[in-house]
Amino acid sequence: MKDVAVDAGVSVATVSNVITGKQYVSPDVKDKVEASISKLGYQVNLIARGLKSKRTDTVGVVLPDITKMFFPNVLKGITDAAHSAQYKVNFLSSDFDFDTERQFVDYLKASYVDGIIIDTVCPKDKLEDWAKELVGEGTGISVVSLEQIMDTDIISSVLIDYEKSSMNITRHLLSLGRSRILYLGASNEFSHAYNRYKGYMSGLEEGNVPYDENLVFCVDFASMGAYDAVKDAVKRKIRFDAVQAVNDQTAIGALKALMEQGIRVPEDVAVTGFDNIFPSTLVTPQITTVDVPKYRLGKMAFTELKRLMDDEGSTPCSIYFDAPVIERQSTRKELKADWDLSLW
Amino acid sequence: MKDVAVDAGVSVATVSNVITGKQYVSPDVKDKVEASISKLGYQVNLIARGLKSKRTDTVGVVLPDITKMFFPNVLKGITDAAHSAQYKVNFLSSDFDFDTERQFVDYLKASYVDGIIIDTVCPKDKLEDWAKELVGEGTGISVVSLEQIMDTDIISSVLIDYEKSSMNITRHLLSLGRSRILYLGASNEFSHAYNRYKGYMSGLEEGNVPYDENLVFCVDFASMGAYDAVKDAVKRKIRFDAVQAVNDQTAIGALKALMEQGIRVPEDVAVTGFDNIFPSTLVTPQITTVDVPKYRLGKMAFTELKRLMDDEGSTPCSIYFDAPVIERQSTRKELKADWDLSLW
DNA sequence: TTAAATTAATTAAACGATTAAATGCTTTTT
DNA sequence: AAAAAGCATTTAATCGTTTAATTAATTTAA
Repeated sequence: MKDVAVDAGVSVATVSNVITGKQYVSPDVKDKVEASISKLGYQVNLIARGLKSKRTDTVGVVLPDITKMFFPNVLKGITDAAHSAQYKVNFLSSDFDFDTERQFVDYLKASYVDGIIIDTVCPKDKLEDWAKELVGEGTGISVVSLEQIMDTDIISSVLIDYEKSSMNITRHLLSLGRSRILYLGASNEFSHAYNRYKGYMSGLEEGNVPYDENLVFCVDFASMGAYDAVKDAVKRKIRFDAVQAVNDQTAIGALKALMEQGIRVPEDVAVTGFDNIFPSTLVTPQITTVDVPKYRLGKMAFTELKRLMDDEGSTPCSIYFDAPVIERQSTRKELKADWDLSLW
Repeated sequence: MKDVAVDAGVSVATVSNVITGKQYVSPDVKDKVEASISKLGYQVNLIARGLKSKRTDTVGVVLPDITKMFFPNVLKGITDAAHSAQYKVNFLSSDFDFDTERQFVDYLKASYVDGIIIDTVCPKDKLEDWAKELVGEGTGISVVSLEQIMDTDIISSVLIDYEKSSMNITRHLLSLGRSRILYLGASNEFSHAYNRYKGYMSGLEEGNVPYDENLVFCVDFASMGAYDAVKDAVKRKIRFDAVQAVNDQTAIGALKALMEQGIRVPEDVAVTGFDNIFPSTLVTPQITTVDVPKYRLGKMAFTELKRLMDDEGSTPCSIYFDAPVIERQSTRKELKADWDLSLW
């Protein structure tokens, strides 16, 4: 910048004003400066700018694992929205590890990002403490939580009603005459899992179907555990006519186990997932699931974060999206398969 | 840092030395400083550090589109390697748009990242110019190119031999007695596509199979174009007994088109893909493909970048990985299906 | 005509770290 | 005992911007 100033015969302050446009500069001086800038190929040093201005025009994004098909679309939503608002995105995967997540958040704060979007892997009983630590004392950094409520007073959330959608899945299965629904859940210490489990319970209750703890398995969010659990259930001759899985990945694991046992889907056992990731349409039969609007969640997360960042005193809020059940062949054989290639 | 210095009764330089460990500090002073740091909850300001030290311990990563299943695994490889070397990753999607890619690179340079890993979407005839611009004059920034050679003198590359692997696919089809192979390629202005196309040509030549331009379609790297192309070929009654697709996504598009026309795979038409993304195992029949080691490519890209960054004068090199053909049901009916859930 | 107000550019002080050079003690060497 | 060397810490300059305060020139108002 100093070189540009010398070349253009002005002060560095004037060069700065030309670049930021924060102060009026006469047209001829402006032209001279711009000529020098392109002549010397000058580029602003964002580090120096950030140090002085205390803004980085960057938001930090922490997601559990980008290799899980749910998250790339969320991230895309965030980055699209961010870039059209001239923001940069600093993205990190926590690898489903809470300590890693905390380290990343520390790093983001040390990097002075203007805001943070996080899909935390914090256990639900510690969510509020984590929320407070995350935002910090004083005015605090703006934060938006994805997929779960952390602390409604200090952090905005963008999510769907997991309990309701999960209950709708249970209802759907019950409406098809399936009443022995094997539930493949994840640990209830995580709110995502817990809310879906509650939905299953509510669905059973509404349908006056007795709860049978032998039908409830705690696996994780990955395929392998679901595969093992279903194999085990079959071996132990547990009777069931449906599998309600906590997400599409586990549903696919279940599907594989059933097929290997020669159990027909959906004739013998119906299978449902959750999230509507693309693979749920690729397997045969295609999997009935809940359509979670991943891209829109991401986009809204940024929009909301921007609102918080722009208005100093604005209060956080919770934004819910609709997530309808999509019926497919894994519960209704008569439906025909279709891949929506345009999404891909 | 000043507050910490005052609290501990030392100078800021001493605090800095405690934090960075670059100069010896006596144990008792060190203890005092560390006590003050945790008492005040002090965290280093990475922006200020970066400004002074001219290092950010951050690498920039530019990939075409994180929602395409190929890239999350690459990114994971990069971030895993980077994090274990105490580096941060600043990731961006170019959205397959060259202008966007350039803007991101400018941003990364302005942010003074220590190195860049890029999977460029630059057309192949402009690769060398882009390489020079990317690295810049003088000593220049360290750069590693993924999936293609840019300029062997100034940029290291981590990739596979696309031509060879593509040729191996063609050989595989020919060995199965298929000689009318429909080729679903992408625009040859991109090196990825061009090299695979060359492999197809070499394979035909080796097998003494005449080249028929009616069998070559230029689509893109997405599913929809492939779907349309195959439908069109069938409608025009073009005779073919195999489809060699430029990647797994296009192979899946082709598969859908064939199935809708009642054409049996592989009995009537064999289908092959490229990349071995997870969905290639989910469809029925599973797709024969080339196993590109995505995670390892990413990991090696970082390792190589680190080598370049650490040794000032080290010369760039090209690192090739092996990418064998994986035979599956879409070319060999007798193989049984299996989903490797552990990968997911 | 002079003072006041406006305008356009400059000066210089931050921002919060790092780091080479300087300082004031000890300890060692001669 | 004096000089040299070693050690632990401090001083102060610096990184490249932004920006409040200032200056100098010009215009407007009284």
